[in-house]
Amino acid sequence: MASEADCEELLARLGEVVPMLKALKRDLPFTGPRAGLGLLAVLRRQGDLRMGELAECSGVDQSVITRHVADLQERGWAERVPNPRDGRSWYVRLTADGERVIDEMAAHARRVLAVTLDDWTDQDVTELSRLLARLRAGFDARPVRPGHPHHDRPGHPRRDGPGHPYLDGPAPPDEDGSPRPLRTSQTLKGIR
Amino acid sequence: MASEADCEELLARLGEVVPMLKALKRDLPFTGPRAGLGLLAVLRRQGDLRMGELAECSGVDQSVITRHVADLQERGWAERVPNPRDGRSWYVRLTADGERVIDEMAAHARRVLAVTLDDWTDQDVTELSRLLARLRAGFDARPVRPGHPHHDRPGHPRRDGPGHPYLDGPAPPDEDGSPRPLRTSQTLKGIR
DNA sequence: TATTGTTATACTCTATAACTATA
DNA sequence: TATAGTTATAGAGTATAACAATA
Repeated sequence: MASEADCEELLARLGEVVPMLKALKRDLPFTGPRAGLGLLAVLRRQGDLRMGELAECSGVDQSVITRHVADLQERGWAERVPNPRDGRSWYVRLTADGERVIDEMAAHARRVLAVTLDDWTDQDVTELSRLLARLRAGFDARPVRPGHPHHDRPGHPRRDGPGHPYLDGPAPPDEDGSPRPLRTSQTLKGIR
Repeated sequence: MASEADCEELLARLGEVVPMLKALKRDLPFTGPRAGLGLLAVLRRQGDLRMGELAECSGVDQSVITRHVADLQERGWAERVPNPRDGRSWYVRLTADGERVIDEMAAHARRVLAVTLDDWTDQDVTELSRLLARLRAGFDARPVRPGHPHHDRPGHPRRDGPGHPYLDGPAPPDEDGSPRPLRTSQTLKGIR
């Protein structure tokens, strides 16, 4: 158990991540809104996802995803394919152009990080990733506290039945090791 | 030098910090706007700071700080004391109430983190903090790239002269180990 | 009746530029 | 003339609630 000072220190350091990411995004070699770009990385990591799943992964409301995906569609970087098993839902899929864009984004980030991480060992880098992943996993598993009805819950309540995402497509993108969703109140409504 | 895959992995993990902080802030036992609350932590860490210094530390425009500080003032959590050495500038100082609030915020964060970090050793926690601090330091020291005129610059150009902040007050809050500012274009104007 | 996703709307946060007052 | 901070304004990003379509 970490001391109060250690916790505060960690919190301050975590807070500093935000302006770093902001600067990274700002300097991206693209124009237009930035907010939806993160979805590209999620889609490449996890494969095709439904709108609601994207919302969960990103920790934002579904209505926000609707806009971001519409934006990505307009740019030709993502497309929506109907879910043959459920006429209400869509799967979002990266286009070939979208793949190219996420590759460029990764390359750009790497150019910046390459300088920053110049004197890091591979072990340092993977250790930081590992600790952050562990932090996230622990955070998502934190219990509900009374008086705060909009909290996450542990467990994997997302897939509501057996079977594969659509037809005999790829396996559920939710195998372990992947980040757990940070549910919004909107999403929680469907769970409680 | 980390591999492309390692970079991408790290980037994804860093991205996950954002929704965690969002959830943490959202559940804070306070009402009203959240954005200015981060200043309280900065002020306790660094002592009294000028508006512009707060902007640099936070990586946002001065005009944003004006609003946040005004908000904190209205809540009675911060006050502005004139700088006797420069009639144009102000120092922002935590009030006793502000100290109490930041204590409560830290305690709240600790309650949440205590669960998350339950099975972490102290070494794990401090290691994560250390790596994040190192990342931030390296990031702030990254060189300017051509075609992107709005980048940070290394060095410590903030204190524009010898002497203490105001009168014979506390030492400059910028001794080493503290986070380097992420300058905005607005702030950069004053540097180039 | 419940759920997926959309739309209308409003709120939060932010940057830009024009402004003031001091230096 | 330059700088510290403010204000007016606009834009990005988000959440909430009401809604349509499907289960």
